[in-house]
Amino acid sequence: MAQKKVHCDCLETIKPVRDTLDVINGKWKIPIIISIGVGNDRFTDIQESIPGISPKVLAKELKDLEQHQLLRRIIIEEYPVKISYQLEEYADTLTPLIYALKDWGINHRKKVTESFS
Amino acid sequence: MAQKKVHCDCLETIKPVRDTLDVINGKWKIPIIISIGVGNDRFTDIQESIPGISPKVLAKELKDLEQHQLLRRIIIEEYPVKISYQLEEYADTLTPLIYALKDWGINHRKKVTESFS
DNA sequence: TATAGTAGTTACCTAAAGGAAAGTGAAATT
DNA sequence: AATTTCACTTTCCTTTAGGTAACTACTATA
Repeated sequence: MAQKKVHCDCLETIKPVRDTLDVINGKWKIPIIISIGVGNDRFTDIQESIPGISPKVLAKELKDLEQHQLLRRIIIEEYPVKISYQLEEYADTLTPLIYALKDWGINHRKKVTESFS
Repeated sequence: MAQKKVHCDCLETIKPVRDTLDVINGKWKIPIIISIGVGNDRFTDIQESIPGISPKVLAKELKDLEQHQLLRRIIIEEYPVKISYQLEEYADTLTPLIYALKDWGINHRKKVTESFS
């Protein structure tokens, strides 16, 4: 009695989703992980593999990803000194998510182009 | 000859991923879809089911999602008039992505809390 | 008559994201 | 000696996201 109809609870799903979104937010983090994942390990190569990214943004995102323990910045003590970016093993846990993002994007583009035919 | 070593190509993955990110960007769109998906169909119920969302942001995101054909705003001609938000069938295609986001978030929280024990 | 609920809108503001362009310092190359 | 490469940094600026608070028009309820 005095029973109010309330909203359905979905926090068990929303909370972890938001935790994920907090880590991979923005346009650039997942693309950077993909680029390093296929073998780009130098700053300039990563930059050239991602259309539209500026060095400022790339530097900032690389720092964020390092702090989240998704990649490592490695200084190679040769002459001249080189910098190599490598994914941490933990970044592999993102693989299912990356495929889900990719698959949905492929399907979505199909849908959008079909609606113009 | 004159062959320069170039970056590895990963555009086939990055492009669709960015298409997806363009649709589901921000903190709120996926949580809103989850909330409606579990049965919240009224503005106020959706708002109360998502901690921290303001009516302004909710109204704006609902319009965006309607434009992307992920949900529908339905006017129920009773007295008083009611508004119901319903997911389009197309929103079901987001399910694997939502599970990927949820699972990674759960695992990530486990990792973060473990590192403090 | 007063209060509460529904579905928002409006105005104002801050912070973060991101783009453009140039610069930097060290080393290598021509 | 001049240019190029690498890995950024710096400055300046605009856009977008999002937060806060108040307000609206309508209806229902006490």
